[in-house]
Amino acid sequence: MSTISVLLVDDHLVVRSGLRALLGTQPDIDVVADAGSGEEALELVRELSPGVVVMDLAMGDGMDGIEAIRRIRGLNSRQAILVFTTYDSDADIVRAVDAGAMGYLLKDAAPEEIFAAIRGAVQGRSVMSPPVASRLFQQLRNPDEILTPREAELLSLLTQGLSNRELGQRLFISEATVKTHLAHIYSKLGVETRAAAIATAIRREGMR
Amino acid sequence: MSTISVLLVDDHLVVRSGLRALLGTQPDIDVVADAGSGEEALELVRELSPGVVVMDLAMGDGMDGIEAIRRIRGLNSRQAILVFTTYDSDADIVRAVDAGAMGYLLKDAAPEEIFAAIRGAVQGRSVMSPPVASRLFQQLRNPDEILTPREAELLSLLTQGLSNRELGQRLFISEATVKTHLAHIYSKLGVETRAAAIATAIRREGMR
DNA sequence: AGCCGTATCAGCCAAATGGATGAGAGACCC
DNA sequence: GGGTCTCTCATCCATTTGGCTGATACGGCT
Repeated sequence: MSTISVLLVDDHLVVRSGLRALLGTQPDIDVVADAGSGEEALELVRELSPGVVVMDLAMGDGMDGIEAIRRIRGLNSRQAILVFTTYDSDADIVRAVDAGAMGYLLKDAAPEEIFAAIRGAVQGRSVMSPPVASRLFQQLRNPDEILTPREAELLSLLTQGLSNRELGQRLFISEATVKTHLAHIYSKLGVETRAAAIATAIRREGMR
Repeated sequence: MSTISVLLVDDHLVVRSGLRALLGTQPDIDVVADAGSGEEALELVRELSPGVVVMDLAMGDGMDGIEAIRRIRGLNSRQAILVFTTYDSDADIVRAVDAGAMGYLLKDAAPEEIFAAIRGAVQGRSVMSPPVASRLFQQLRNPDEILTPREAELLSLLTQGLSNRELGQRLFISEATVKTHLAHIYSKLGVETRAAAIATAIRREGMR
């Protein structure tokens, strides 16, 4: 079995060195480099062309994880990209998979799970932590509850605390239209007030 | 110089092993154990009586970091407790300091900063990351903007998406009183609508 | 005793929000 | 061509929320 070369991307030094220590115990896995930002990651992928990229989504400043995934895919090299992050946010999962991630692991995954994911990724198998998988599954099962692009846009502005009038101005639509969208959003989210919508939106969008 | 014994507490294995690797480079710092939960941490403090406890606030299930700090202090042993966490949430900082933390570091702190904080902690000096310090400072400078206990309670329920009526029922007060409290909260937070209050509250409470 | 902060409540009025319903335009699919 | 989805807008009406003013009560501090 040939060894798998891995690039680690995370803005936290401790996480990088922790992963390094963890992966170091596996003879078939070789961490060839680590990066603290998306820009650096891109550079290193070009240079070293590692087999697997393990990447956090939350990155301090600059390019975020999703964007980094997209760019790496754009290089049309053959890296398998594994998301390794703290939160199982609905939106992040979809966006990451969409951007071209091969797997999605949570940081509290067991070491064996992480090893398996890396080995699976190079073979084209996609692995995700159980909570992540169940969320994805739910998305597919309930297509009625998926927000349209316009609704998602509105919801995102809503969580900034804007009023209907402001939403309308920001999106160049009438207040009437804003209200229509909001009504749809509420019913899809299963709430009845804007306050509850904001609360569930922010929480679903990935912090817990 | 005698060596400093350290206990690491974090629910993420990678973070623990990362810190271990990092601290292992310092001859005067000795990581004697690590724990993945508050319960475990308490046990180990009793058993090993380490000089410094480095602790994450976010802990999966069970006891959270704040609670763990309080309990460790309750043992009236002499551990210096350092908070080591991802977010610089206003509320968390205050609560942690209040519970008896000696310092507050962010996970993207430079290694030297972490070393210095540990060394300082055993000598009774309290160290915090610059962003944390500035937030604390701001709290002290603007006592007008600190919510009263009742207001904080209300705000917390507000972020669940409750209406004024529901808030009143939940807190056994009239809707009129709810409105009074809300008006005060808005002015203290510098917002004008409940939506904005929820948005800033949830974000300030520690996710970014 | 007097002052201040906190918590409680009331009433009034303007503005924002939510619910129901209907409807037109463009895109896409079969 | 017909059906479905999405986005757009409108009207009407009930409810909720926000702004204002003022009031009582309790506790702590000086």
